[in-house]
Amino acid sequence: MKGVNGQRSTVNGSLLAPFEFRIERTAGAARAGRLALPHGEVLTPTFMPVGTYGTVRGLHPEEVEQAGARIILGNTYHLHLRPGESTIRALGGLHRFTTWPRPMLTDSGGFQVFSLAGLRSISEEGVEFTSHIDGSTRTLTPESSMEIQWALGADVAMAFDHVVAGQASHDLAEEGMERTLRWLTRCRRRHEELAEETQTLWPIIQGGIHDDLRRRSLEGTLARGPWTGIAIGGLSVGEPKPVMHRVLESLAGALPPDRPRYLMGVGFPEDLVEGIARGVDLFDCVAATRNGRHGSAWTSGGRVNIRGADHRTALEPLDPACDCATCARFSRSYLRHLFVAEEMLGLRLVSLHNIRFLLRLTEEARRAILAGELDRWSREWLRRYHGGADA
RNA sequence: GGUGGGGUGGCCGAGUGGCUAAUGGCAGCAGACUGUAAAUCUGCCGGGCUUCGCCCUACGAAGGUUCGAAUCCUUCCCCCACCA
Repeated sequence: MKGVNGQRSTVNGSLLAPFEFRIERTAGAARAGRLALPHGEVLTPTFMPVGTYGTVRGLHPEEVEQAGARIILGNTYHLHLRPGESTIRALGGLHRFTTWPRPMLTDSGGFQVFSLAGLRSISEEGVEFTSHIDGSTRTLTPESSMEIQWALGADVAMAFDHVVAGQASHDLAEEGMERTLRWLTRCRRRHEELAEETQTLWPIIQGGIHDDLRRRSLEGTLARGPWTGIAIGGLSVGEPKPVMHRVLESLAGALPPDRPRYLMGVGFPEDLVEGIARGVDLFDCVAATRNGRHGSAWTSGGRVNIRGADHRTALEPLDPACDCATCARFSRSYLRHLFVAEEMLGLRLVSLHNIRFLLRLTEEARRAILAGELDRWSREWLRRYHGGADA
């Protein structure tokens, strides 16, 4: 290691070298591991809350940490628009700026190629966005995405990829997949020029729902390696769940077994259970906080809409089995009241609960893997979840 | 007591002869949300039913004009403003 930021990752007492991933035990395709990053160690499998603008919406960093999060996301495109990476770099980088002391990962802006499809045009060089903030033209290329992410200073930078919709034809998915590979070459080159050993770059597998394309994407990606971790992108973007499971299964056997696997943008609780069983180590998803703000909570008995009239006088917590700060203290009736009255505390409390719910789920899954009981745990978990009142 | 204005679905409020079971908004109810343009969006919202449709009851009350009335006329009740 070199440089002032290059201290060994001793935050959690880890003796691993930065970016080292050690698998402690496997259970079928599933793995329990430890990932060492410059800002600390991450036990896997785990869920990474999304903090697009350098904040997990509505939550104080301490709350996010107390909920069990050990790594969170930031977003290249949105932080580039405001406050801008030069500002963040001048203020000491994303970690110091936000005060989040633990590992961070920045998404590359690739997802905005998909989610802001109406505001951008793609060329081989890169993507031209019309800013939704002021209408200005903003161009993102594989190179500029790397430059921005290096300026932001997260532990993990993501490759700039071309995401296509889940319904995309073979031709379209192939185009996005091949472009993602070509861009990966450019990402890697630029990242190597910039980054010291305080940041690693992870590639993203694309290919839509087409097994042959997924395989080619993986081969092309590995040929451009080595990598300290590999992401699977372009899932849960409109394709049926069984299709996502099939893609994961087809990749599980071909992915390097000793590298962390990150399933991007997933997901819902049942997706985490299914994903972990298929070898996924890392997840991220906005649903925990977005749905939380919208009053939709995950509980061990299924989904609950806290705005519902049936909670008007309910004394029980959101989820009696939950150990989050919300469930420890507040009744469903109070949470419902906060939503009806449009008090911001309600948005925060349910967001926090959802974050903790996913993290507790991954913690339980990890324990089950270590205990060699993942199958049983998964079955029971899904049965209880789908058997709930709102399932 | 006089003059003027007004009474519309839970509330506010459009609507002056057929296109009106009645615009909007609010409240209420339900649903959606997966690498965040989202504290957002969508649907329902007089009653009933066999609910892509049918049947009731409806615009203060009663009566009338008209093929047809929330809309026009008469009487009554109530509210508001001003004047006595």
